[in-house]
Amino acid sequence: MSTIASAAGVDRRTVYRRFATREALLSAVFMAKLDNVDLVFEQARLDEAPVQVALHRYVEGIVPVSRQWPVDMHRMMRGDPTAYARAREQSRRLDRFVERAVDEGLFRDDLPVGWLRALLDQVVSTAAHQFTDLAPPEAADRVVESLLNGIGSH
Amino acid sequence: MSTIASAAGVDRRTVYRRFATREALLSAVFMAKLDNVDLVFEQARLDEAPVQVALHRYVEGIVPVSRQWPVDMHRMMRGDPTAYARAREQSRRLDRFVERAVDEGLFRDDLPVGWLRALLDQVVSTAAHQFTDLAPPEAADRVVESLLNGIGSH
DNA sequence: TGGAAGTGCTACGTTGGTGTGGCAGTAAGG
DNA sequence: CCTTACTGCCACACCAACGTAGCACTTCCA
Repeated sequence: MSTIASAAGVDRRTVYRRFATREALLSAVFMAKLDNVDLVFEQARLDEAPVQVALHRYVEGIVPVSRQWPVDMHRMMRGDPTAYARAREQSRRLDRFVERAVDEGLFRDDLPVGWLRALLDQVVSTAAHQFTDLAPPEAADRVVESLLNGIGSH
Repeated sequence: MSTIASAAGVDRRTVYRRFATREALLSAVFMAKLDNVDLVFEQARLDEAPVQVALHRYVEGIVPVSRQWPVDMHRMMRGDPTAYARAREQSRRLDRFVERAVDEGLFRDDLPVGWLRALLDQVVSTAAHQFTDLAPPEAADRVVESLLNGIGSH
């Protein structure tokens, strides 16, 4: 709480005036991230846009959200069951999108959907956190292209 | 230290007899992992085997090591500079392998080496930790094939 | 049988983080 | 000018975890 207050440039007392407990503050952060993820889903039109377009828009939208809210999902799981349930629902929504991408021929159908989904998450996370100089549109270009085509020399 | 002792089935006092401090215990874990990573590098003959073969052997070897020593690199960086320096040297060695893979035409040469390397790490981590029912040889098959060919429908 | 080595149990001191209360100071508005 | 709202500062209580000391007990070996 000291570190958070310092980073925010205020006194610990002020933080405690806004958030009764440390858990309450964490919950607020979790919810803020979840709200922003929902926005990205809507903007990407995950359920109805053509999958190639939706994929790119999703990645372009989620990279800045990930950067701004680098939340530890394990911590959310332990500390805030409500937020975690919501996160799991968002995850299922993304799974359905991946399934749609397979059905529509964008993703391969010879690998488990769980694997496709996990790779999507990991490549996005890599672009978001390890290549912070990539602007979201460039990051999306690279993520989508690498994911679809691989890094092998063809 | 209580949790570690319980998990090991011994008293905290016993753990303190073996390791003077919690930091010392963590260092021992870090070193054990690094030792095992070195072994994998040797077994994979990273620097001299044909890159396709070395890649597969590397992934097959590193998956179980990753599973057995799920060490947080940020924590190692903060807590044990010696181990961290050694980890960075191992990382550079892997970078050189990726460069060799590009030179020998296995990996694409139109993406930064850092990106190729980051994807390798992430896909390996995914297989190791999120698909724990995959045996190392199967995990290696899937990791290498997905990395090289991507998940797009061709 | 006694000594050495090791373990488990318990109580304790220290440290750092969470959370709280109260007061002085500042700014804004009526 | 007074009131309200807010902030920063400081001291404090509590608690969890780290690390320690000492003792009883067990096992093994000479």
